[in-house]
Amino acid sequence: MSTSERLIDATRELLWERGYVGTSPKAILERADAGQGSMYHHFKGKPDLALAAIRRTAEELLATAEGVLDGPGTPYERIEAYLRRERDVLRGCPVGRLTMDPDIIASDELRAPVDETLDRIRERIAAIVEEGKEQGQFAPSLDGEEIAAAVLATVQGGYVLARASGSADAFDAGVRGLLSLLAPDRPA
Amino acid sequence: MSTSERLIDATRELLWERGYVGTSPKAILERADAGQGSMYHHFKGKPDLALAAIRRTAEELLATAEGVLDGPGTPYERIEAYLRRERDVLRGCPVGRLTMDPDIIASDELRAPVDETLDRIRERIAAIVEEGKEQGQFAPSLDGEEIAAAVLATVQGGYVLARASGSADAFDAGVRGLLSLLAPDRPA
DNA sequence: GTCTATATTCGGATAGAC
DNA sequence: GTCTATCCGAATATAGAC
Repeated sequence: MSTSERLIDATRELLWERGYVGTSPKAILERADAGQGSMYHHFKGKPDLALAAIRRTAEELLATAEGVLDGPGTPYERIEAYLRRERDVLRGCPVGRLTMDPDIIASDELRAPVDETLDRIRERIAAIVEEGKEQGQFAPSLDGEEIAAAVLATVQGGYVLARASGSADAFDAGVRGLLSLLAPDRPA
Repeated sequence: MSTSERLIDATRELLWERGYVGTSPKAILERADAGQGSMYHHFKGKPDLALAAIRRTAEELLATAEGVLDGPGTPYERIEAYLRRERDVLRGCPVGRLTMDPDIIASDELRAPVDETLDRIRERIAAIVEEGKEQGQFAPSLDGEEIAAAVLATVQGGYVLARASGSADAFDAGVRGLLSLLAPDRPA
């Protein structure tokens, strides 16, 4: 793998583990087994390298999410598959966690890929909910955009609860709670 | 206000804005208008001061949440009041954001107040859901603990979505989505 | 492209005077 | 209790040799 790729990969890992403010160029260089010269040759500096890393992570996450959401099954089943897909719950969301980073939020450039990724997943879920309404699987009174926001928020918030307690249980409980409310055959 | 109180308050603000790794003793001292000597006289160091600050913030948040949850109204109305209560959405949750801080998660002592606060709110909501089930307002099939986790996760995740997009809209959408699913008079 | 050397400021803390 | 002085390593970079 090229030095530049190793730098991006190391940065992706560290951004996930420690966030932007918690990640130093030195730590990146150590993990990538590269020298300072390489880093400043390939990238303008920490923000530039972080941008490349965030874009890569965002692309991958979007592809994974769309892969599940566009899979087989009824609208409810596809949303369930998204909520229940395998996750490294205690590590948190590699994209969502960036929203707690003040330097990311302060930079439109760094925030953009985060915003765009979550937004696209939300749109995709919203469309699936609308589909389910047409098929009579979901109540016509439900709003696709709102349900999509609730689904995404449950996932993102599930990570928070799980990390607070040190266990994935809270994430799973939240998902089961939301699914029990969303289930087409839910008893009134 | 005493120097020690000013140090705690400054630390609370900075932990909310920048997290633990993003908060330096120097920044705390500047905001508290105190000297280094004062800080190391009153506290053992950064972790000790942060612990005092986190405990204070956690207590306040718990009191606020319980105040709303124990207010008047039906179980549904009290959960709605909790979800809709005024929040500084774009600033994020002063307690929940700490879960994205690697140094907080790595320390059982610093994580404890975060875990305990979220857990107590969850328990309180779970009890209210059970109450609603007894009164026939919620379906008997719902699990109090799971619904409580979903409610808390929607709030915590709502902060994430809002900060990603730079607007409180996504938070409100998620809350409306969850409430539309939870509403007692929800059309099947 | 990569290396080493150097610079500047910050992070986190200790020592000792007042 | 608070202040100043000081310490040492890390953070973020630039310069210039190879």
